[in-house]
Amino acid sequence: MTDEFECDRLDRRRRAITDAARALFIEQGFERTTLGQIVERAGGSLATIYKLFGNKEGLLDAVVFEKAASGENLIREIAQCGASPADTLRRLAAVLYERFLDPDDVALVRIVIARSIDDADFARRFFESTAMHTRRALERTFAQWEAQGVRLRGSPDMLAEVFLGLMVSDMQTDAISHGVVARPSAERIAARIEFFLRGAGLA
Amino acid sequence: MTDEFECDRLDRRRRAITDAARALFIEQGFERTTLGQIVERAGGSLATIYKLFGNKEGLLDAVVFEKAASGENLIREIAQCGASPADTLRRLAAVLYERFLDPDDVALVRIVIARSIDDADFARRFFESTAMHTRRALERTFAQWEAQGVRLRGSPDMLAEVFLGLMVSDMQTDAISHGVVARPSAERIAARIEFFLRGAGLA
DNA sequence: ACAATCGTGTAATGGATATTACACCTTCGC
DNA sequence: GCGAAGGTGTAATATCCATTACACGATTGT
Repeated sequence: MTDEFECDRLDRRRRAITDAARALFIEQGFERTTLGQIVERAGGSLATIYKLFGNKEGLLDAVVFEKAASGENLIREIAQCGASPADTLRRLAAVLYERFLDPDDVALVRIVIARSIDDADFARRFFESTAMHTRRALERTFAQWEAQGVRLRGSPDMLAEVFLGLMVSDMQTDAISHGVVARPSAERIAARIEFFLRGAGLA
Repeated sequence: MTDEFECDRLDRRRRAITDAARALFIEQGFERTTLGQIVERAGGSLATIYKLFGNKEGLLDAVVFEKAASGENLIREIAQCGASPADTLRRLAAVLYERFLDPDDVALVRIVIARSIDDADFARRFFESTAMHTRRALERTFAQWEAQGVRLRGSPDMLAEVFLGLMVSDMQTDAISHGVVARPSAERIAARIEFFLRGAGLA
C-alpha cells in the first residue's frame, strides 16, 4: 500500500536527510558537522547522500535554498490589504522582525557568510534569492504609493534600503555578537517604525 | 648597533607574522590559511609561531584585536568640535562609512562571524571591543545634546542604535552578499543622513 | 672569541573526515 | 515466489594540516 505521502521513497529519504542536515548545521555549523552524524540521525547511508546530493556542498545548497522563500510574497500580501502606508509599514515591520530574528534563520545566515569565504558565488545566489527580492518588492510598493499621490521624502529605493536596514541590522548584529545584545522589545521596535515614518514624511 | 626600531627582535618577528597572517586571512579566510603559508610569507618558522601565539587561534586573536581600535575616540573627537548636532552627525557619518566599508574590515568581520560558529565567546569579545564601544559613545553624545537643551525625537539609545544601523547595514549587506550590491554613492549616503535628521527631529 | 640562549628548518606524529568501493539485503513488479 | 534494481552498512582510501620533536646555526652579552 503506497501512502500518498510516500509515493516516492527517495523523496522521503531526501527529506529525512535534509531535515537532519539542517538541524545539525544549525546546531554545529557546516564544517563541524560530519556526513557520518547526518547519516546517524537520518538513517540511510553515505552512499545515498552522494547519490542524491553529489557531495557535502550539494547538501548545504539543498538545505539553504529549500527554505529561502523570499519575503516577496509577504510584502505583496500585506501591501495589498489597502491599509494606509503608515499602517502597512507598521504591520510589515512586525512580520519582518519576527522572521529576521528567528534564531534558526540567524544561524543559517552565519553559515552562509562563513561558506561565502570559500565560495563567493554561493553567498551571491543566497542574497539574490532572499534579500534582493524583498528589497525590490518593497521598492515597488513605495513607488506605487507615490504614483497614487502619497508624498514621500526620499526615493523609493533609498527608502526601501533604509527600512530594511532598520529591520535587518538587528539580525546582523545578532549574527555577529552571538547574543550579546538583547533583542529589541516591542516598544523599541515601535519607536523605530515611528522614526522611519517621520523620516519618510509619512507622520 | 641596535636600531631603535629593532630594539627587540621578537617584536619584529611578531609583527612580520601578524602582518602575513592578516593578509592571508583576508585573502583566503582562517580555515583555508595554513600555518605553513604564513611561515612561507613571513619567514621564521612554525616553532616561533607557537612560542609567540600558542596556537593558530591565538594568532587569529592577535590579528583581529590588534586593529580593533574602536570608533570610540573618533566619535568623541568629532563630537567635541562644537559644530551643530546636524553637522556633527553628517561628518560622523562620512567617517564611519569610510571605515565600515573598507573591504579588509569587511573580510575580517566575515572571519569573525565564521569563527563564532565554533567559538561564540570570540564573537562576543569582538563585538564588545568594537561596535559596543561605538554605540555607547554615540549614545552619550546624544544624551549630552539633550542635556544642553537640544530637542530629540526618541531616546538616546534608540537613536544611537538606528544611526549605527543605517551606517552598518551596508557593511553587513556586503559581508553577506559578497559585492552583489554596489556600495552607496555619496549622494545616497547624504540622503540617508538627512533622513535620519528628520526622524530624530533635528531638521 | 666563547658559550649559552634562542630562533630556524625539517621532518615526524596523529587525528579527523570527505569520498569511494564493495558485498549484502530489501523492495517491488511480474 | 522470483529476479532485478537499487538502498544499506562497513570498511578502505587518501589527503590535509595542526601540533610537536629535534638537531643545527645564528646572535648576543661578556
